Amino acid sequence: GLYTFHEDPTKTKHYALTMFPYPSGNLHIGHWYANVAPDAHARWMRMRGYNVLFPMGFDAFGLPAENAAIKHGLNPATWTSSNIEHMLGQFKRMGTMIDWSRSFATCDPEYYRWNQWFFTEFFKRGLAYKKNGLVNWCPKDQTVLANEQVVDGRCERCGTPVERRHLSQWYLKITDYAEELLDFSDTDMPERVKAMQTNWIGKSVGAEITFDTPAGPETVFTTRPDTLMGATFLVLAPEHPKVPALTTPEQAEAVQTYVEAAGRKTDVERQQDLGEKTGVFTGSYATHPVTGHQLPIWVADYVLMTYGTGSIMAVPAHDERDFDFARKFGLEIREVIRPEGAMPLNPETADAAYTGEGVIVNSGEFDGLPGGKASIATVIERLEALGVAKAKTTYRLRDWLVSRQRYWGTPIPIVYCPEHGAQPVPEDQLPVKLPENVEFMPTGQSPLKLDREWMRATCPVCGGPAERDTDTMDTFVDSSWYMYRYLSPHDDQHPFDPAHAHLLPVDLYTGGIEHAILHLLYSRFWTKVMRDMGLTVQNEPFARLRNQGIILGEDNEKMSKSRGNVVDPDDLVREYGADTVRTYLMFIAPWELGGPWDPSGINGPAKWLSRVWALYFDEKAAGPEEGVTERELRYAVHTTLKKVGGDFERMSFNTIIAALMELTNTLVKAKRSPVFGTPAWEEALDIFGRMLAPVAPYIAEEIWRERGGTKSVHLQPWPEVDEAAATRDTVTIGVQVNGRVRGEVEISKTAAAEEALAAARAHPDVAKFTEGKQTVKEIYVPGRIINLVVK
RNA sequence: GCCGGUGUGGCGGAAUUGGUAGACGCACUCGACUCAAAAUCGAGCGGGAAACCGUAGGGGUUCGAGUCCCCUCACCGGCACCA
Repeated sequence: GLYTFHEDPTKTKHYALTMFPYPSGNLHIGHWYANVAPDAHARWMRMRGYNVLFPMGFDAFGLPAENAAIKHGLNPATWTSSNIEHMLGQFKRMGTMIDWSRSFATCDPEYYRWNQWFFTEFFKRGLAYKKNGLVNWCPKDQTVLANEQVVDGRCERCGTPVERRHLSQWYLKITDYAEELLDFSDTDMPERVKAMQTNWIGKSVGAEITFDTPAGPETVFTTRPDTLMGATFLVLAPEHPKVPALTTPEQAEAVQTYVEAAGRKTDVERQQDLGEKTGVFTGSYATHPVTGHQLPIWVADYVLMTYGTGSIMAVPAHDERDFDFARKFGLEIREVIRPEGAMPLNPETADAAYTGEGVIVNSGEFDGLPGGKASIATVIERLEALGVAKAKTTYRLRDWLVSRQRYWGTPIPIVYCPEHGAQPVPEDQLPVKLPENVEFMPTGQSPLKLDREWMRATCPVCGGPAERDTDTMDTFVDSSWYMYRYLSPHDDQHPFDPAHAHLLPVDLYTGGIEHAILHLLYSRFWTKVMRDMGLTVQNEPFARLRNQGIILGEDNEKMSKSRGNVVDPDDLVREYGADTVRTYLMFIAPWELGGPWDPSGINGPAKWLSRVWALYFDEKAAGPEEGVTERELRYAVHTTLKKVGGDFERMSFNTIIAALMELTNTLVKAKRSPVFGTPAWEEALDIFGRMLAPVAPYIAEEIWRERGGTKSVHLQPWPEVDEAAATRDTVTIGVQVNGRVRGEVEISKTAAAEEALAAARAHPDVAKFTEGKQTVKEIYVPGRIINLVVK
């Protein structure tokens, strides 16, 4: 049928995908904006002869379903499926070419079974592991969160300040792929997405240096090993495990008080206190590995347990934070990098750290080397020879915390045997189905714990009694590989059928920028693991990614019910029809930009489409007789065709609509010209009708049928540009005098320089400015410009 | 602070490779049609009386700059005590 994808070896495949929605119950105008332009693009690709796979599904697990279900006293499954049903109807009114035969919801056991399968495979490969550690905890949603889900210290979903807790949780080892995730050479993504991911991964190149302490050797990470001789104290994060052992009895009370206070702070409070340094002396000293000097060891919350080793060597002369700390607590400041030609630093009067490059001083054998990046490699090499340092690259990226203490998600397919510990559920026992009748009020405990019957399992190793893991997976697991599932959505042998692997990767992926880090980073990671498992040969899931902008309310604010600025697409469709809404959304702004909704602006596309209809089916309108010639008409049609094709290629949808409007203006004139009714006129109507099809599919189809077309306009080939018709023999070019436009001349496109310049000089408006002046230079760029330089 | 992006009429925006800035539309003005209005159709619409001036501001390269280079400013987004 029209909207169903079938393998076709005679055609080139094109896999186009728009991020699937959460089944909230309603498609809002933002969904339309996100889906309509990619749909037009996919339709255009199909008309060009590509075999286009354009599927859609629902990202159905997650907290909102659970919270809404609690609020309305429904089961999340019931709530979700009725929402999906309603949204399907809305999607269909939108007029997309989505192949619904491949649709699925991620809460289908037939789908999440493969989440579980992947999890057990990750587990077997050491890429899924359970660890006790400091985690982000949302006290409102009563669950742990991944680092990526904490925004400004708050829960990404509900905005509650996140707390820190020590809990045993499951992680996926995304850090194994940190370096590879920095390489974007196999994917075409917007700069800002690449920049955001790169920042998030946070690579730092430097060295690890080990100091002896009374509690054993302590390794610190630094990006400035060239400042090692300037280290005058060490600082440990309050949560650092060595803190108790390093605290002397005299300091015990002060340290304990400080550490406890730091532990109580949420990230939000910590950020509010930013700037004012706090800390406390442990009473112990570390030994400088080169000089043997005794360096006091402090505890301070400006050092983070979650980065590097949780401890630092403080170089107050060359690090602003260390400088502030040293000033406040009267610690030694020792200069080891000096700006070129500067006097030695006076530690008493210095008012800031010098973080720039310069020359190394007061550092024995390193004296005279350039400071900063220039000599880091040399410094590390020599320190390695001395046995005190080791080159080290650190990433800010943490492993992905995937377990959640909520109900509406994929059960983690692990059982715990008293004898054999954590064991993956064997493949033939998957899926581990989510039990249906569970009290799932958020209590901080996993709701699945309440179903004792469900928890009962057997150990796959010994067959003895075992207990199921009661956590569910982060929903970002679902979306990390769903693009593969569309290839064979009901396959019960594999996550996807390898026979269809040639459809990969997704050629064009579109969606919101809000997923720049979370979903996109996770799915890139997942693809790399799948590649290493031999499931795909691709390095990247998406060959090309584009982000649409956001449609704001009329008041230039984010649309929300509480602001009362929400635009309802269903209302618009009732008033104007889907094609008008589609074309307006494409026309309103560059698609990647978005912007505020202009309620009067929709009049433009509405009028345009009725003019288009009139063009085909109204009587020849009254009005002045026009003189559009056949040559001019064909020129307009074929140049527009060329432009529209190019604009689809670069996804410039607003200029596609503009070009079609412009051509409509010409066609309206042509209808009142002698060219009306000629073969050129009929050709124009035919080509225009096909160009309309991707952007306004309903009207284009009606026009096609009314004109007696067979099958569907959407199955017609995209017209070929007649290059000869799209070219002009003569061209109107501007004539400049000293770079200012003074007139224009119509000349042959290939006119020789003498001819062109003669025509230019003869132009009366030009002559006014050249008269009595000496010609210095004459520029003629055929087809573009003439510039006469005089003085 | 670091990283990325964006600055063009009253508004949304166009100018794809350095070559006639303001396409296309909204709003507005005038005209036709109408008793009238709406709809529709036609015309106009950066500023200035003009010379000229105009793409955030200043400099530069060039015959020629919205476009390239340097500096500055503003706004948006991301990260941020990351050693």
